[in-house]
Amino acid sequence: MAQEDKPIPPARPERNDERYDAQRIEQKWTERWQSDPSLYAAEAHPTKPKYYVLEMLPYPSGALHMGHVRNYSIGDALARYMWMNGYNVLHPMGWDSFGLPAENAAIKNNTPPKEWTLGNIAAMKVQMKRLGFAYDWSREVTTCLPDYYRWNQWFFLKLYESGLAYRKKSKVNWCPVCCTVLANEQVVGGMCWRHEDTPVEQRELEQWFLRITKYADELLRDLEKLSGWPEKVRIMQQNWIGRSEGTLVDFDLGGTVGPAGSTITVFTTRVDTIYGATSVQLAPEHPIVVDMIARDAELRVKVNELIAEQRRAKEAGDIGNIEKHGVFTGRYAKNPYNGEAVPVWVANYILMDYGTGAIMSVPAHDERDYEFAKKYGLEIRLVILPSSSDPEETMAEPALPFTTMDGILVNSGEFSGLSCEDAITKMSALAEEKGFGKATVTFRLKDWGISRQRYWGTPIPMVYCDKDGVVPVAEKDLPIILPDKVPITLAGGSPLASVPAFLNTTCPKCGGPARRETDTMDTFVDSSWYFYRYADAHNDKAPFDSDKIAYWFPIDQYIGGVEHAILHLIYSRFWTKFMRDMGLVKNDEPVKRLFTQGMVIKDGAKMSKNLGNVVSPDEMVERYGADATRMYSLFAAPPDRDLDWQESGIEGIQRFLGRVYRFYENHAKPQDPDWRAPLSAPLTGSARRLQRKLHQTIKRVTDDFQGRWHFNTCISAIMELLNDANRRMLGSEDAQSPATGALVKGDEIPLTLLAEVQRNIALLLAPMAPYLVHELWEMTGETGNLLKAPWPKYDPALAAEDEIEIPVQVNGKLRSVVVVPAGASEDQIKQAALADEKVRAAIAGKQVVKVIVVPKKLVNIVVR
RNA sequence: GCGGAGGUGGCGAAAUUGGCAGACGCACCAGCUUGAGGUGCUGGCGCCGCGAGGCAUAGGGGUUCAAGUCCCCUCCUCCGCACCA
Repeated sequence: MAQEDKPIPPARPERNDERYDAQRIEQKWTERWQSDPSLYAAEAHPTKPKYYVLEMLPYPSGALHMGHVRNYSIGDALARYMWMNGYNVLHPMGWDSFGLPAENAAIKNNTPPKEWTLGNIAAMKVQMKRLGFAYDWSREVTTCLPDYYRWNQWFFLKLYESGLAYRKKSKVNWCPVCCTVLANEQVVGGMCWRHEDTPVEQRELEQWFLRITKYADELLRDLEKLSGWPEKVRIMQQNWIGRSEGTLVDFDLGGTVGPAGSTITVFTTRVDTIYGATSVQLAPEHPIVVDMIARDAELRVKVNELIAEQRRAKEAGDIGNIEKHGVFTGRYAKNPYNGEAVPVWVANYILMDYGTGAIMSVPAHDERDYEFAKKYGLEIRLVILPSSSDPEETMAEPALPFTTMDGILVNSGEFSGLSCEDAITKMSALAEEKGFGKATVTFRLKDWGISRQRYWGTPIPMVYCDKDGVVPVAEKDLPIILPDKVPITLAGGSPLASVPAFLNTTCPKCGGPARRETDTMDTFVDSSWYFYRYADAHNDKAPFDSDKIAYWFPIDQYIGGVEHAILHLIYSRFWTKFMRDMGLVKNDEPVKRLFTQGMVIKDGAKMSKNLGNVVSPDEMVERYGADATRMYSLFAAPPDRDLDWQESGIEGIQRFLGRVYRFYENHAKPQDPDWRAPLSAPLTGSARRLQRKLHQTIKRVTDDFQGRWHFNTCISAIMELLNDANRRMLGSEDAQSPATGALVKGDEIPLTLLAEVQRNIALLLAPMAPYLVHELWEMTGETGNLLKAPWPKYDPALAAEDEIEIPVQVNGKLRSVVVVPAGASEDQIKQAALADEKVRAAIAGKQVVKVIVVPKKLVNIVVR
């Protein structure tokens, strides 16, 4: 770097070469901001309109990554922009701090999870502050601390009281690496969402479930209200909920096999095809199959094989391509519509956890059934013919399988001749009337299993008493504190079970000896309502005060990664609806507008330790500064797209910030008497052009903040303004008079205008580069909090062009550009175009057929 | 297979309503500045062509005076879902 022993170059009054030193500036302002924690505090007694901007809270892994930086840079820019626009902004941050990594770290480093987690939080908070994010830290929420998780427990008791929390023995997804149960949502292609190489196993366990399915219909319906959410996320949730209307139909086995009874209930969306059913197919784990194999060893062997095939396919994440196998059970079941007895099969492609685990097989009108029937030689019976305006075509036999709904029933008894749609209605009604079935709705969405056999989570506040059974802990006894000294292993089973002081308690009902529940809650419980707690973070009487929620909610803008499109966001919506039904909140939905930012990638791939392409925010901040790091994450791509991190790109931003700084260094002269002087007369020439560019830039940046959030184009607009100003200043310095401060040579940019440009560049950059901008603000002699400085307004009259360039095309090809007054009439533009020499050359000797004049845009002369 | 997003210079991208394709930045080239540069500044920079000019927005067709933008077909990339009965 600079060598100190060299002679200092002679001072040049109008060119100050002091370099932009991000570290010095950012250090200075970090210290100032540190000393005023109320800087970003939301107002207690607001008279201004509110704006709640929220970014997804991080898991405290120990260090921020670039994805966080991008997420928070977007949110911070928005929050600062809204502050400057006079809103009462709530912009909080917290820590999603329960979860498995803390336990893994505990095992690896022999550090207690709490210590590890709180240490990470402290470190990451330092990073966040260094990056200059404007959070109201007085509202910080840390989910692993009792003052937060006690309300998880409180909510659990409320859920239990209202029948929304229940216990059930069930097949569960078990991750052998996590040693715990996973919710359906946490299984990705048969693998654990945290360990993409680890197949999920099926185990049978007693689990606590939350009845999210009670809200399935509303969760689906209200998606329509969420017009501020990305279409993509709404569709993903819609598919996840998976509502499907259909019919349940009972097929009678004609005698029981075992405890599961003698009725096979199938679920179908196409009851209209039931006269074409030529078999019934059961899932290998269907209770009736269980009964059957209990007394038939030969069948048992075959069914077990089907179960194994199905499990293997599920674990490989490729159940969709399983090769269909099945076995005939030797039994027949009666189709209640036509009394026909059809063979009962067991097949590996039938899933026990969807519908009823049993289907009727209609080979003529279902692809899968068709494939299966062909393979095993089952009858294929056509019962729907395509309908068409052409009567001959209607009677033609379709290519099989014919699966669409635009058909007419045939060979279907009294229903023959009906359209598919009518038939479904009438046939469902008949089933209900005769008592062998009914119309129904099934959902793909399952109840939310929240039990985790892990230590580092919220203890479930329930007690098991030999006398009274399952008993909830009394509300006054909350919180159930998670004990500190717990031996953690991955040996399986809940670590809390090995802590007698925790395990052994007394029954809240009878006072006798009892055992505590030792499972803990899924961490998605924590994140389902944390953003409500921000509104009233220190309440120790309730999770929050409903009046405060009524003021702050719904969240005006939520920003985060699309990877939470289903899990976190559907649970949060559920939690809100439950709290609304409790009377705690009035809003139906937690989030008005959702924004999902793109990933940060490097060299075309997601950053990962395996690929060695991870960019560390700390390193970027150290090398280029927080402002450059933040600005680059906004500049490199529009925020909804993936961002390819390029080292040379951030260097460009650093250079830009340096140019901004020098622009102030070279021209800022607040002590000059003209500094604040109003412009005395309308500007002309170069000065007018700079003034126009300034107002146009304010408009462009404002429009981008209001609308589509293309911060990349905001930044380029500001770059253009600076380039323009610098170009106009070029060559002026010789004639610059320190006495008057005016730049007099040639272009004549009045100092007052220059000061205005300077102030506005600072204001426009304020949401994106807070450190530099505060320094500039001070350099231009401004005092007071920049957040309270009003966002600049542009004057449309000053932004307006007085002359515009009109491209002139001949037969659609650009031939010339003419300059006309901005208000020129169509005819004036046309005349100017036709008078242009290049145009005349291009149309010489040809016949003008037509002249299209688009005012303010272009002229196109059509010739022949 | 179904659904969604996307494909524009050497690279990241811009073009917001059908109206000059490539703003802004990176890289590169030339010049200036500097004792020196991983500095600063100025200019150049889609492709072909000496030039006039021609050709260019994944590919093909269409609508239009005019298409990156609208319509049809095909290809490719990424994301989500996937025997859901």
